[in-house]
Amino acid sequence: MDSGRLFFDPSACHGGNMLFLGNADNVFRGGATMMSMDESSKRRPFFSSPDELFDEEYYDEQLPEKKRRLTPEQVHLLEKSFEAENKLEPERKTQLAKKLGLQPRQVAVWFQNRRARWKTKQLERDYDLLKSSHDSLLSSYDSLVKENEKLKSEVVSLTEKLQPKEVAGAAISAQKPDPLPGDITHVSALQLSVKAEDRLSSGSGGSAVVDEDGPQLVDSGNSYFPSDNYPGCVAPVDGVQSEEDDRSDDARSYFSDVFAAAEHQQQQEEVSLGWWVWA
DNA sequence: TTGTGTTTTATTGCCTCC
DNA sequence: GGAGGCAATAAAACACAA
Repeated sequence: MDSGRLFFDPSACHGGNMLFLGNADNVFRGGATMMSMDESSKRRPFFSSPDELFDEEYYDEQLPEKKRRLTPEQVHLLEKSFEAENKLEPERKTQLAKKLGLQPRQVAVWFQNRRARWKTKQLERDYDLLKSSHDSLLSSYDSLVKENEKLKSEVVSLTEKLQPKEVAGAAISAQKPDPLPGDITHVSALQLSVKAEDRLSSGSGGSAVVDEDGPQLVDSGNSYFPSDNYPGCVAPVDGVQSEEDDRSDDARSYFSDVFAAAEHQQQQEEVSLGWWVWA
């Protein structure tokens, strides 16, 4: 940027209470008026009374000046106006400028800067919101992983306990006629454990996202661990969903689904598409 | 008092819209 | 092509600690 810019035009300042800026850009893209050290020592106090601000004699004596801050009254009115509408139509700009004793250009500049400040704050708020959402999702994800590990080891130990019974049962069945097809008692413990483990370690187990490979198993509610036999042990899908329900936050719920799905289906386009659509 | 960080006011250049 | 908006930036004004 140009370091020798014009900040103040003494010859044109008497009309208002602020440094002259003109109504068009080209007005202050002209020459340069530099302020000496002596001149800067004549600086008026930051907050002057409105009477003082509009006193032409004051400016006759105090000139020339550089940049000057708006008074609290002026800022208050501008803030109120900004709250009502953060964009400035030409008519409103003129009215405000008249009311405040400012150049229309100054009002426009103030609104522009105010919009920039608002945008910055908004970005900060959005960032905080996303960060807290991310942190909470991360912690719930961690607890789900731990829960998963716990259930896996439970399955392993139960499988080990079932193995001897299976061997004995196989010896008995060898002396009996073939069972009816579909008889659940003849599903081997090994098959059960394998299925249960697949279920626990598969992505669909912890996700509400529809899994085309096994939606019937996941969403049917027919858990391999009947709640009668395992009080407190809820099917993975139900467990996840009830946890999300407690939070009653759509964004979090969505993220949980995406995280769970993404863990096991990172290659699938649907997941990433869903993510970007949301983003 | 002075150095340093933050906020406010203003400028510049580019872009979009009518 | 002019008006207005925005991002980037400069520089003054201000706050504050050492």
